[in-house]
Formats: sequence, C-alpha cells, structure tokens
Amino acid sequence: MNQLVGKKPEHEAIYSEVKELILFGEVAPGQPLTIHGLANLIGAGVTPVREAIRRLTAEGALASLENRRVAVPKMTVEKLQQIQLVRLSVEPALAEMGAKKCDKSDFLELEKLDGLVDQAIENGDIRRYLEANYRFHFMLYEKADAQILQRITESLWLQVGPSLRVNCGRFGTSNLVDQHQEAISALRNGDMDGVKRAFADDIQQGMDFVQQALGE
Amino acid sequence: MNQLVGKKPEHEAIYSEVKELILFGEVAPGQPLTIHGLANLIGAGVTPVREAIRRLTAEGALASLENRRVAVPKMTVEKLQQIQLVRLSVEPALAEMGAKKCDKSDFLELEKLDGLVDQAIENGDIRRYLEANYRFHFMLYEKADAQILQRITESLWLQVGPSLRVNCGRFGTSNLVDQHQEAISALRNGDMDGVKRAFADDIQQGMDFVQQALGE
DNA sequence: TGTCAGAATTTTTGATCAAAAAATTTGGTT
DNA sequence: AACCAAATTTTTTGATCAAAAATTCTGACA
Repeated sequence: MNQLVGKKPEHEAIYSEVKELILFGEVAPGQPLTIHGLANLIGAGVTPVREAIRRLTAEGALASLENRRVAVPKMTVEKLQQIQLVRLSVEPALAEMGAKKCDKSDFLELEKLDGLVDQAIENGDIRRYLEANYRFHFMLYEKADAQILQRITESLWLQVGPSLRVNCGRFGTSNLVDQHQEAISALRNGDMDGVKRAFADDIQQGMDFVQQALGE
Repeated sequence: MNQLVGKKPEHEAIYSEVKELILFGEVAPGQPLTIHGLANLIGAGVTPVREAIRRLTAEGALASLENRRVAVPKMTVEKLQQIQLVRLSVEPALAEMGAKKCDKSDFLELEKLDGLVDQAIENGDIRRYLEANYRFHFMLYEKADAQILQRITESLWLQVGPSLRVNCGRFGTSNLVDQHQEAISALRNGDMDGVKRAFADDIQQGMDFVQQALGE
C-alpha cells in the first residue's frame, strides 16, 4: 500500500538547494564544482549529490567540462540571443495563461511580491532582488499550469541567473527599474495584450542588462 | 596531466542508449520503468542507470510518479499545444541558422537522409522512419551550432517521440507524407524564408498527426 | 465471493569502497 | 630559474550493500 508518509528523496532536496544557489547567483560563472565540495557544503552524501548534478546539467544550469568536472557555464552573446528568442516567445504566453486564472487575492499577492522587489532595490540587496523578482514572475507562471513551458522557462532562468548576479554586483541595483507596475495594472484591467507587452518589455530589459557586461 | 584516453563515462552512454529507446518509440507512453529492469536490459550497473534516468527526467523524457517510480509520460492535448508553441518558434529559427552554414556537400547529405525517410515510409518501417526523420532534422539543427535552442528542441522531440510511434503504429506509415522536398529546394535556392516556412509546415503536420489520436 | 491485514518480495535510495582518471606536487636535470 | 617526468593526492565513477519504501502475495474472516 502507498504509505505517503516519507518525504521526498534526498536528491530532490539537494537539487532544489543547489538550484537556488545557482538561480540567485551564489555560484559564480566559470566556477567549477566538485561533487565532494557540494556534498559537505550541504552536509549530504555523495550519491544524491551526483544525481542532483546530472539533473542540473541536463537543465543547462551546470555544464560538464571535457574532463570530468562540472562548472557553472559562462554566458556568451550567442547563448544570450538564443535565450532571448525563447523567453520572448514563451514567457509572455505563460504570463497570459496565468493572468486568466488570477483572482483578486492573486493580484494582492503579486503586489506584495512586487513590493519586495522595490524594497530590495532600495536596500541594494541583490540577493533579495533576484529572489523577489523570481517569485513575482513564477507566481504568475505557476498559475498558468503549463508544465512544459514552465520547465523550459525555469531552465532559461537558471542559465541567466549567475550572469545577472555578476552584473548587479558590478553596476549596483540603482540601474534596476521596477517594470512590474505596468504588468500589474494590465492584469487588473483584464488587458491581456497589455500583460504580454509588459512581460515582453521586462524580459527585454533584463536581457539588455546582461548583455551590457558581455560587450567588453 | 590530462590523459584524454578514457572514453565517456558509462552514465553518458546509458543516457544515449535510453534516449534512443524513447525517441524512437521503443518504450510505450505510460509504461513504468524500473531501474533494475533497465540495468539488466542494457547490461549495466544500477548506479549509472540512475544518473541517466535523472537526466532524462529533467528533460521531460521520463516523469517521476508520485511514488518513486519513473515512467514515459502520456501525451495530453495541453502538453501538445505547449510543445507546438515552442517548436514553431524555435525550430524554424534553428533551421534557418543551420541553412546559412550549409555547403553543397551538406545538401547532398540532407538529400541522402531524405531518401532514407522515403524508403522507410515505403517499407512501412516505423522505427527507421522515426530515426531517419530525426536525423534529417537534426543534421541541419546541428549545423546551426546553437546549443541552447538545440537542447530545447531535443527535449521536445523526446516528449513527442513515444506518441508519434503509437500513432504510426495505429495509422500506419501510409498516412505519412514526406514534407522535406520543399525544404530542400528552398535550401538549394538560398531562400531562407522558404526554409522556415517548410519547417513550420512540417512541424505543424507532425503535431496534427499526433493530435489525431488524442481526440478520442 | 470479497475484503482486508500482515507477510514476503521487489524496488528505490543513500552510504561506502575500490578502481580509474585527473590534478597537483615533487624532485631532478639542464 | 625553467622544464619535464614520476609520485602523490584529489576527484570521479561504478559496484555493492543495508535500510526504507512500495508493491504483491497470502490467508483469515465476514
């Protein structure tokens, strides 16, 4: 019989943990990761860590080097262009799908998250900014209930995360603009095209921001 | 010093092997896979098989059930729509990028592959059809040298593969049309818009074909 | 016959170990 | 000092085992 008692397997938990490390820029691009290093950083055995690494590698969050190490891959102009192409076609669609399923309480929730974004920008807290920004977007995306689009989007965010962090660190949070107001008001008005446009703008702005640092 | 002697690790080989099983429909949708079953089907240890499974799960080729098993996921209308959205925006772009880098010998190669497609259709050999069709597309996609787009595309093909196989089995290969001629002649003429259109048509046709079986 | 609890079996999971591979250090030679 | 090869250390990889979890089997009871 299905007990439903046990929690998730450990490799899932480790996956989530490392995923957040990468997503919010705690691991620098180019930095190689040893399986042991991760294991005792997290305080876990080596077996589940390996499985988590395979999964993250498949998602593009890590890359296996020609030898047998893995590292957080560095961003390139080419990769950024490809990511932009997909993000611009997928995320506005996701946002629209999610928007259609939002009720009043969801609007409130989104505004609360947007408040956290502003607050983080004001405080110059990069980590919190990345986290709040992520939650804002994915709260809506999750509402869409579109497994496949969401998975792809998550993978792309994982690939951009580390560079975004580097850039924020370099230029500071003062350059960041909160683009979510436009999205929220479009949401409230039920203006779906407005929602799509707002998300497209937001993505474009984020991509440009990352591209800045690659031009040198 | 870097020896460069050893071949790839086994989990990579196993990954490729299982990937092909799924891609070419050797594993039916809904069918659960045991880690042991795979291990001694392939004749390998359980450790590398587990790693391969994690990777395939991350790519959507397998799905972890609520208990701790994995299975080839079943297709749904919703998933198919999402896949279609992404494929239509990514693959024509990939095809165009690849087309720009093709020379005469590549055209020949593509024609040869297309010949294999026709031959497989004629012989009613589903497995060979799926394989030749895959090679035709991905030969061009690989030329594009666009890591990220290719990874996404591969993941989507992995998710469609099993259903495609089921459908071919049900309706036979007689329903299949070779849509590649249009693409090849556009390629030869350097007509990039034509290439994109041809690929979009091909994808659309394939998606419709899979959708047929879901309507019941 | 149908159902349900408990036992037996199968399977997954994570730790550990040995072997293979890669990186690093060491020491000698020029 | 600069370079190279051998030795040492670190790391990955895959096998194996024990524990946990899930499934299947079994038999008692209504």
